Amino acid sequence: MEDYQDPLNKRKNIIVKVLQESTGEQDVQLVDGGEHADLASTVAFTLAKKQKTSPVQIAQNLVAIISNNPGFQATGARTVAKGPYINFTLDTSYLIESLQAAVQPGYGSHKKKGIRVVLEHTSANPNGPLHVGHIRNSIIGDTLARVFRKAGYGLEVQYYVNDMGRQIAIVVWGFDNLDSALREGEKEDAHIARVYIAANREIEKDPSITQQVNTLMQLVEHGDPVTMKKFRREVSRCLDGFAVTLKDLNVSHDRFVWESDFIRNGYTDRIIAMIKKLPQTQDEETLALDLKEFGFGNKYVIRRSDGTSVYAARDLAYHDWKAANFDRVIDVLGADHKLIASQLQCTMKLLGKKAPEIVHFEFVSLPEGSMSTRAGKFVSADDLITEIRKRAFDEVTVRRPELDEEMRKSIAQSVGLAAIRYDIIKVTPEKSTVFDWKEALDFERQSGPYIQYAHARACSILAKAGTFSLCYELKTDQEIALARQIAKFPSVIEKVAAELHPHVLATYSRELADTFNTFYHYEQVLKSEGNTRDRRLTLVRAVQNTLKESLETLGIDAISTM
RNA sequence: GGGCUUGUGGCUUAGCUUGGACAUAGCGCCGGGCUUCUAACCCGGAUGUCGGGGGUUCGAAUCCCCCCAGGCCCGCCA
Repeated sequence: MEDYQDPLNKRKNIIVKVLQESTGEQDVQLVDGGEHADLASTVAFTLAKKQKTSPVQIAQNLVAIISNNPGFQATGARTVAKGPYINFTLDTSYLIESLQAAVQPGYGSHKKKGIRVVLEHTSANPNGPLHVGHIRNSIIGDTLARVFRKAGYGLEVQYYVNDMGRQIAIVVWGFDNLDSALREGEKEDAHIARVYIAANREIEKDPSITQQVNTLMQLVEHGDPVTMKKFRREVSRCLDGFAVTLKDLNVSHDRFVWESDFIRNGYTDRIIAMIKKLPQTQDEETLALDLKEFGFGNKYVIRRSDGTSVYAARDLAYHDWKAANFDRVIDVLGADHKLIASQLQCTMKLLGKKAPEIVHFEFVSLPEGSMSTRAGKFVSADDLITEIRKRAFDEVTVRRPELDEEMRKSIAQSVGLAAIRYDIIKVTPEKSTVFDWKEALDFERQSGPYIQYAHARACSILAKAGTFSLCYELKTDQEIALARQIAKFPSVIEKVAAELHPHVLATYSRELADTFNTFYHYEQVLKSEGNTRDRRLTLVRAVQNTLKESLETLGIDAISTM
């Protein structure tokens, strides 16, 4: 895989170069040819204006010139003018090259880039279980992490633990003052939420409790050992609960970074000292930045009048540390963080430091409104996982009654995971969504299980085929269509890493499954003979491997039977 | 009030950064296909003022301006 170069891009680059040489234009407008061709150029329109000639005429002339270009001829592509469009049809050589790569383990992986990336995701406040809004963050983040590793980046995934917020102080107050014993069978994070919700109710009834909460916050800020121990204990218990959920979702972090550490290690004081030197800084009662000149209407407060730091200060310290140790810093954050995140980016730039790249995702709400941990209004990820596994098990039992229970459970677990992850990742992060049980529990149609099914189907064919000799040839339209889709995979990985749009991989994987399913219904594999059988089995091997790599990059198990 | 963002068939959704040839798919609806490699599947059909209005352009879902509607944000919270 080391020096593998995407065969499609290789040819595309040559065509672009030839077009540039032939036209003298830098922007040669190479677009997807759709049903007409593999690639097309609309440069004739642009030239028509400059040359005052008809674009149809120009296209014809250019086609003649390009056809005679030796570099172009070497690609094996053909070009014809269709009206004003210059169409390019590639020969199957690039598909053959792609197939040879596609049957190898690790297809789609790019060579090591020597760039170190730190990716932060999930980072939910530890005051209750992860709900379906949080896991949108986790799944976007984890999918991006998988894509970055595949795209050849060195990667560290971090969870930033907000362990000194008001919410945690409220939790600690609840444990000190309310009935807070762990109930039979209760998970730690659900336990924390129960106490947190109850404590909030008490505060509503008796606002004087707020004073006690404030005291707890001050104690922890000033490093009181007893209080700090309490905070850390409750936060840790909640994180233990998160760990179970995240494992069920096949989501992982390399490191948990605690917010309070940035107070203790002096990084917060250090960044505050640097901020003080900025011309935008106002050091009066509070320490704040006036970022009006950059379009921010409100002040960006760094330190309170009582001398304690606010969240923003610790966050800056954290990002300073990340910027110093990594080449790229990426955060996955909810859209509600857009303002403070851009203030942070702005401040980092003012300090002459690397600003983080941020992937914002919009909210997941419930049909009855937005979710709230404090009000106890949320669908927990654990409930979703439990329910979907149950549904998946019933489904597997209906379809595969001959399998033993252990096997059915194992398949159900993988299918459930696929349904959840795909349902969430398929939608562009910019779109807010409403959680819908019916859609989340859907195993058919545009779903993770649909893609798993295509993969299992390919595995089944290969298992029955026995040994065969690899044969890289393409004859029928169905074969070519499938090879084309397989060939796109490496560039999809690159595109997702470049644009930070993981849903593109979801769309691609589904289209690959679609194409394979169509192929499957039109072309016989096992019953064909000789050379035809070998070349189709080779294609099935390639699509199986590409589906496997796609699914695993989506964090979904590529199971071989279901 | 200001800022950010979304608006694509009945519902969900791709495409928008980088303008190009009949706007992508799924659900639902109508009609077909399992003694044939896994029917969690496939094939065909109906369904669209790409929120509305202007503009730029040979060409706009895509770029610009205005408006409408939804979401989010504007704290010495995190």
